[in-house]
Amino acid sequence: MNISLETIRQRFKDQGLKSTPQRTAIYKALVETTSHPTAEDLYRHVSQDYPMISQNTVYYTLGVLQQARLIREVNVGHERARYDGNLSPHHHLICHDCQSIVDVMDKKLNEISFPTGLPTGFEITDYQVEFRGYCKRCRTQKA
Amino acid sequence: MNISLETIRQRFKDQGLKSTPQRTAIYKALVETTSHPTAEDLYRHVSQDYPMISQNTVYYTLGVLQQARLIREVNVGHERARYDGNLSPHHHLICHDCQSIVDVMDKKLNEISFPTGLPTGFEITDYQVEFRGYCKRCRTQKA
DNA sequence: CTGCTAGATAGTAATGATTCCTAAAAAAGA
DNA sequence: TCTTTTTTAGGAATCATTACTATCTAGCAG
Repeated sequence: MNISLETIRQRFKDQGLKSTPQRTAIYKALVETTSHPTAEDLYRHVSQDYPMISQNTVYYTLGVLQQARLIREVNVGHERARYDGNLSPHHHLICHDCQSIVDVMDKKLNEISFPTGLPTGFEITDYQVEFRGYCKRCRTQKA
Repeated sequence: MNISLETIRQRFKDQGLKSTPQRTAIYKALVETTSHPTAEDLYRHVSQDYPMISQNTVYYTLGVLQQARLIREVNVGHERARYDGNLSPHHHLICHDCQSIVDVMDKKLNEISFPTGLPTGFEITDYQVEFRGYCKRCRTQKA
């Protein structure tokens, strides 16, 4: 889905973040994709419009956006970090082979009741379901 | 919970793995803890009995055991990999601050129905629920 | 509109977990 | 016991990420 520059600037302002062209481009790219890119993916993408951008800026910006709770980190294996600009509650489908991540929107999954018998004092803020399996492409490749 | 050398040797044999003292020690340590240790944690632990063991062996062994599906990798953030020797279906409670992982055993969570409207051809093999929040210790430290 | 200041950027160097490479050692079956 | 195959240990290499730092710029104040 598309996001306007206006909206981005407002969100940054709300979180006390300066709006720079690089930062805006990185955030826009992340919100407008569902591919859960790595820092390098984003670096390559944003480089098309800002050839002088450094990888450092991408890492720094992702850190800032994450702290401001405008984006989230997603993890698959212990490989490089991947990011998600979609903050609405949703879940993930991950392929064991190609590590692709697909969003799962299913209302029922948002209504799981918290487990009982937790360690005393633990306060749950949110949860996420990770479904693992094999995507069509990887299955046909094996056959 | 405790595991006997017998059992370990049998499991290795079933998977066509040689039984070496180092390998046995690493696997035993992993099965007998619920702390989801890193490779380095295991290295330090096993070093007490095998001072000459190399980190390399730990990494190599974890890879072998994972391929044999005797252990699993757990991930919290994009930090170093953590491992779990408990293969029975269970879920995790993770502290945003200290990154500690606690096992959650809750039968209801094992009966979640798979979502509908998935990409065609995707075959789900398993799933896991990750609850995030703040543990008692980190909450009191902030207050 | 202009100047000021905190924060952002880019480039390079450093870090640290993990992997690669290789020779020597050890397991397991014959 | 012998042989083959795998495992181990150690050091070097890799690669994502972070640290450092000088320059630059956004955004506010005047």
